Amino acid sequence: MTQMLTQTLNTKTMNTRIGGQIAPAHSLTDQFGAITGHVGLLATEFSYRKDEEIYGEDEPAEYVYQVVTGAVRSYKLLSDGRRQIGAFHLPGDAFGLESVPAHRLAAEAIIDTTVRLVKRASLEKAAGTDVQVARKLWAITAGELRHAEDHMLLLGRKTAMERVATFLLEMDRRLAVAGMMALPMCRRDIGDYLGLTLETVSRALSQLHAQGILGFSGARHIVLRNRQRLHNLDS
Amino acid sequence: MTQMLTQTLNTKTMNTRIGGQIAPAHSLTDQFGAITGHVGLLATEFSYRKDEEIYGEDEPAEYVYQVVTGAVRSYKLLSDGRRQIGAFHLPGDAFGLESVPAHRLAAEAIIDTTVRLVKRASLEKAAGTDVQVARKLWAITAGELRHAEDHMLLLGRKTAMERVATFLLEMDRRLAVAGMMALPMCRRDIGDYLGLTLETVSRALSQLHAQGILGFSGARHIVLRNRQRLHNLDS
DNA sequence: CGGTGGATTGATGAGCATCAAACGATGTGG
DNA sequence: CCACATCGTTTGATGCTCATCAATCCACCG
Repeated sequence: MTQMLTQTLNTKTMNTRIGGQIAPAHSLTDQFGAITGHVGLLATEFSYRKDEEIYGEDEPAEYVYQVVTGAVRSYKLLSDGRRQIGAFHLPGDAFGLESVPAHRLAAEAIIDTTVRLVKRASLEKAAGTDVQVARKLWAITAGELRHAEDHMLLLGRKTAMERVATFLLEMDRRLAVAGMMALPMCRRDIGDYLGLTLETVSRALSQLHAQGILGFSGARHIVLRNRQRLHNLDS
Repeated sequence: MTQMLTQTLNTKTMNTRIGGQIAPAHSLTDQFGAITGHVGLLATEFSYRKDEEIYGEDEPAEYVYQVVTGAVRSYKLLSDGRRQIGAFHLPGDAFGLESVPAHRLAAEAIIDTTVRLVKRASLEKAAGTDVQVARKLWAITAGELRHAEDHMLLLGRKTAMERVATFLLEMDRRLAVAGMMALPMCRRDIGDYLGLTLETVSRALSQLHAQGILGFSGARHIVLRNRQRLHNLDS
């Protein structure tokens, strides 16, 4: 099981730079900075290599994280190894924030990744005196809930093609630079995010390519050529 | 579409009493009381008939609710009428709490239902001065997120039988009285919650019945006779 | 330039959806 | 009070979507 999901640890960083810098501070995506900046908390940086675990499911939630560069997947496993990825975390995104003492999903670096982190306890403490911080923590969790609710609709009711179209539009929104997106994750990750197999994901992408809706520059660099038609497929 | 989902409005209350009283105040389930009691907010009561809409998707979130008696479904629709129910709300449960100004799922009474409600604005105001209230609102949203994360795993990766087993154990935990559960919702609701058709739900229940894992007293009154075997099926 | 992990493509089949009909329970009107 | 209408549930027959198994293919890296 672990074997099935664990690919080549100890590999060097890919030479093509995938995953950009952290989002500018104006944006909704840098929710974390709004806290640490405001309260003047000490934020440390730490790096993880590709496929390295950041924390495990049900592990004590000692830290809260923010992606600086790289990408992270949060997931749950069934006992036989089936995996559901609940979210991808990209530069600027906070993750690992819990209102209870344990993490509910595991987290791994998808590629070499640098994070900023603060102790959960210090955030809790700040929230206990500063109501603005408390409000911000709630907003982060509420944002994750919104994503999860949208994703339940996708997993429960959308067809394979609709799921892939939704995924492409989400990634386009979140990480496209100059109309091109550089996906940090492999087809298996995408499948485990969308509740599909990697083969089904690949077939859907090939079909969209054949219809001219997207273009490839290598399997992980995708250009959307017709967002309107993707929106239609999205249902 | 609306037609497909709307069944017999204006029907009388069922004579079998389904859905119990509100949970005692000690419990984790009465999260709402902990707030309204603490802050001394004015909570009104209101009733909805079976299948009546409480609020629609993307409607302004003016109130926050708590089920007193009855049951509520929260759901999203695709444009062609496919529906995903994100959660069932039972007596004691809060619902409709948002950190943004609009509801992201619609809510309907499953059976005749009474709710307690408070204005969202007054909760926000209380949270602005009382950090305990702010903490409680966060905890409610975090609890909903946890449920959604578990449900994503179910929708993305579990088989039909595993989904039904998980559902039965959830409902057993939440509404069983004296070993018996009186389900307020129909097979279609269960299917739309589990990402299945009503026929598949019915077949799974029949199979569990044939194996002696559960007993029926009418389609909606179920007794679990072997929770251990259900847990095994749950994967 | 060869090696390796990831991606694509193909062949086949299983699980669940769909379509259809019968059954059952609940409430109504004669 | 019983026959009937109605809505919900069960059960059956069939087919489609997507999973599985398998074989290249391709990009990236040493």
